[in-house]
Amino acid sequence: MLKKSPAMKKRGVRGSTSGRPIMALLDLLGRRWTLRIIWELRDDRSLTSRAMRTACDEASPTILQTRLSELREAGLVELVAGDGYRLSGLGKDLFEHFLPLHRFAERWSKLQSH
Amino acid sequence: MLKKSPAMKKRGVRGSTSGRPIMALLDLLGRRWTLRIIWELRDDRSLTSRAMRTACDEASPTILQTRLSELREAGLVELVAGDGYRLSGLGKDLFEHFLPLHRFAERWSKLQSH
DNA sequence: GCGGATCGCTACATATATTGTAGCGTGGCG
DNA sequence: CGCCACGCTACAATATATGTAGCGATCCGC
Repeated sequence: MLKKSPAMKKRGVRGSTSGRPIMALLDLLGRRWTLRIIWELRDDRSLTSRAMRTACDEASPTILQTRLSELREAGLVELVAGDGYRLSGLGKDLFEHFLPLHRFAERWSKLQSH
Repeated sequence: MLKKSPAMKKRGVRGSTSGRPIMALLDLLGRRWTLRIIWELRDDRSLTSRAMRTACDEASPTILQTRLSELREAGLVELVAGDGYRLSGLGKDLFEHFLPLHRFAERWSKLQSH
């Protein structure tokens, strides 16, 4: 564990040091619950932190809070007082690319156990 | 830790019990290195397990092996003897949806530290 | 103002997943 | 054979996620 640059305490998504934004993005999205959170906010939905917990199969608030903070810092999610968490404009753009995943998942599941 | 169904030792992607394929897919893709692995196999690339390790910033072989096995079982990646790991037809279909992420990541990174 | 309910969020101990290092068995090639 | 690279695994150390409980703040009806 002596790799990864001298200073990488909290901020700075993994791979962001490489200067390749795609790596930073893939790392951010490849953390547990991140994709799920974005998915649950589809269709301009807004969820309170506790509604999110319910939506995410009662995931622990610790990690949801962590992920929501990361996504807020990344500018993909925003917290609107009195309303809850929502996708930002940027977040919606990102989600656009995930939408076809739904159809893909259906097709994929049919080939799973074959 | 007494949730998550009685029998869920190894097989069975999380969320697959819900009968919603998208959840199973999001869970599979939301594991560390999974998105990165798929990304490194873009453009019909084929990588040996050790080349993959190099491509993935010297990630530990343990987890790469685990992820590659999961992806093989999911039918998204295949191992061709004497050639290496490659995306399957299904895997390529999936990757198609990720391709626009590259452009998105560029745009996103510019808004990061503002 | 005082309950009661809910909000976003955090502490803390436990369980699980990931990491890094070393090395196995196999196969190709000189 | 000696040498090298392959796919893959064991194992101890570390990092990360989980589950439970509860904080302070806010809103609302009484």
